[in-house]
Amino acid sequence: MPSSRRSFSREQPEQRKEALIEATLKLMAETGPAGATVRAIAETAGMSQGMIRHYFSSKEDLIVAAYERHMHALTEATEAQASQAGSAEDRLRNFIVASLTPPVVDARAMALWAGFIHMVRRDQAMQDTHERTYYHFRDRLEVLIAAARREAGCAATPATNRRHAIACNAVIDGLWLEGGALPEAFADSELAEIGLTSVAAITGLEFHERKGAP
Amino acid sequence: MPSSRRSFSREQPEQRKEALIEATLKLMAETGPAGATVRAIAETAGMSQGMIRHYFSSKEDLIVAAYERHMHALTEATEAQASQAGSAEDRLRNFIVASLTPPVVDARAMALWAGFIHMVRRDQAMQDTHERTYYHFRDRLEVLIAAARREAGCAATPATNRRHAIACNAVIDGLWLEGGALPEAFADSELAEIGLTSVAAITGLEFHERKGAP
DNA sequence: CCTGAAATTATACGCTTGCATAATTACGCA
DNA sequence: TGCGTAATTATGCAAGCGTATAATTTCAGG
Repeated sequence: MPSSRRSFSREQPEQRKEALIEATLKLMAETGPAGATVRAIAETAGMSQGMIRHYFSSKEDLIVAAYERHMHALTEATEAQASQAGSAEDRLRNFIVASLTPPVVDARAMALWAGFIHMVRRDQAMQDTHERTYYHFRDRLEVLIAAARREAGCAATPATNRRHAIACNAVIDGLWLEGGALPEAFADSELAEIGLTSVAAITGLEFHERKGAP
Repeated sequence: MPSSRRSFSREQPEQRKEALIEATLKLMAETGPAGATVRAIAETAGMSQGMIRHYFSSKEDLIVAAYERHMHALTEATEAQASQAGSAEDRLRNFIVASLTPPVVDARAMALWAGFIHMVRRDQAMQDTHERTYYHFRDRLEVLIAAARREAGCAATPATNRRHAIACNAVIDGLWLEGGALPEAFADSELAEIGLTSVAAITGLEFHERKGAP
């Protein structure tokens, strides 16, 4: 018998789920997938382990929700930069820079992503999220590239735009990966600079100096 | 008491280690890191579980060896193509194509890589392997690019070659990743073609038609 | 102020894990 | 041919896993 049972208060379901998802991401990032046990997650979230099965049908279900949350956060961080007002060139530039700058480029974010990947192949829901996220990013890039080329007076065919988007997406993904995997290997803004230069070379676009830039 | 103890024969230590490493990679790829338990590994390798600690100081030690083996295999597969005789342009082309074609581009290889990644941050030996592999690939690419530009009569500064190598490495890594993560998303030789086009755009090189090519 | 039901905690269960150790087997060498 | 020993198998162990369920607490509504 316990000497004293911990006190608690009833919280909103959304808050509880939120706390569990946050705790899952924290543990997955810091101690790897193996460290994200139901006991550790519940403790990190400040509640008892029964809550996981009370709010999610299984631990697996919570993992899927955490994966969706993580990918959504990465998407949002870049999306915000690309939907601001400005020229098409500016929006494309901002999109690329945001993708290659913290907090998107981050050892934690990248380890988290890798930790999820192996589950993607075995869980249909996770695979759907994976595909959706990938195509969403690439399509966004394609639209931005197409707009920038139209703006520059050198509009390309859809097929060309698609290939450019695939290639630019690959450069960005690769730089993102390497920035996360070897943080010390690159100077502060080096990744973003290389990303812009590469996208310019691939698409034939030019990123002009902006007002205020040296 | 067992009705009958399984028979066995004494094998070379190297054969046993080899079999254990192979089994580890197979399981890590097929069932994820969580599936690579000492019992499953031993069974897959066709021996009893005690052998793991007889030939490796711990399961962790075996994992490190398996990671080294996997990265070495990936490196070798591309290296072989780049060290053949031929013009610098041909060697660079072969290097890129090999990196973006099976068996290097492969869902299994990529899942395996991702499964290891989270351990890299916590194990110094694995981190060393990780860094060594990355820089080895990138340096190889830098040398090939520099040679191709020299051959084409447009030699560049070391700093330029470095940036080109980083960018080309990123394209290749990104395409490799996507080819492994979404195998159905790309046609057979699409990744290699996009890789070559992108490297050409980034470096200013040209990959000429080869004899026998359509 | 009660009371009922939902929320939350605590605990128990069956399995699996990595590792340690005991029991047995195979094989080189006298 | 038999012996000793290293190689190999089998078994035991404590800890941790995800899940199920019982016990308790909170809180809204009469």
